[in-house]
Amino acid sequence: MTCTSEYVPQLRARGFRMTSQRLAILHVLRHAGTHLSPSEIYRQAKRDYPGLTEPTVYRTLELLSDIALVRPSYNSSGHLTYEIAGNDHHHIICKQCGSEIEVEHTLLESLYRLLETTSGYRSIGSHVTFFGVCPQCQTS
Amino acid sequence: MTCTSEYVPQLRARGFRMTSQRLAILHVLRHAGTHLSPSEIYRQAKRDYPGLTEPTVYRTLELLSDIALVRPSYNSSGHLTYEIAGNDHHHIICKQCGSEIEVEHTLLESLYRLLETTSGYRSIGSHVTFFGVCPQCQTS
DNA sequence: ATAGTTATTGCAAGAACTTGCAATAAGGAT
DNA sequence: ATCCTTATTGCAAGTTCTTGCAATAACTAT
Repeated sequence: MTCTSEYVPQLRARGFRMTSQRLAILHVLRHAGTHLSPSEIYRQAKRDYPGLTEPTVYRTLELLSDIALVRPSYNSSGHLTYEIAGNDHHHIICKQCGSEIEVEHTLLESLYRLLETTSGYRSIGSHVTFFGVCPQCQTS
Repeated sequence: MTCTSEYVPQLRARGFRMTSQRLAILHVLRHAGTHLSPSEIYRQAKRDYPGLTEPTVYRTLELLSDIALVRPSYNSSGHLTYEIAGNDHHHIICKQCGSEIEVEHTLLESLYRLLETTSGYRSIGSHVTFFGVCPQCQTS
């Protein structure tokens, strides 16, 4: 649990507080290493902090997304999932089997610059999930 | 309602059937010209076909997405919305005011080719929604 | 340490979305 | 036209997600 204390200043700096609930949720995401659904996060974090409730999980995930400590993305059936924000990357998910791989952000950088100049919009840096068919599923 | 009959063969070709419910839903999307939430689609299509139920709307939208007659996308609060599939494009939505603009697919084509060669995944052609800050919101 | 401020939470109710299953009706065959 | 097959629907119940509000507890200042 000590490793999640590094997030305290990131919350404080924006006027937010660290709570046991938020620690439990961050701890789960920190050790997951993959995308988790809100209900799965709830189930696991409840082991650390049994008083945890579902609304708190949803509100916490939304807050942590806003300040970019966690990254939201959508799975192939359109549901929101979350992962801890580490190195900047995107995802490709297989439409058929659901397997996913990461895409370096550098591959998208020139596109983002292009979008900003052509659209007038700024700070287009959001995480994107692409859907395709993985090599294994292509051969069947 | 006559203009939506053009979709009949697209359904038939894949073994699906055209029904009054699907016609009503397609009719709504056809005349909307923008993204609509499932509940809004339900509300409007019910005027054409009062017997319509919500589960049918959700199931129909999923089917129509699968066969690419409608295009799903996410609004800034993460909810699924739908629009009729016309010219191939993507979206940028303002995180602050919610205003959206379209992005030509040609801008993304080289990226998609790059992704396919580097990842081994195929038919990465899915619709993508980017989030940024629009020009108006930047000046406030 | 203690008290004060207010972000955060839990609760409860509601809205949005999903699922299983029996009844219905679209489209093909006779 | 009528029957047959089965895709599709409605119903009802369940799950997931959201929201308002009063109670709690994290942080600040004294």
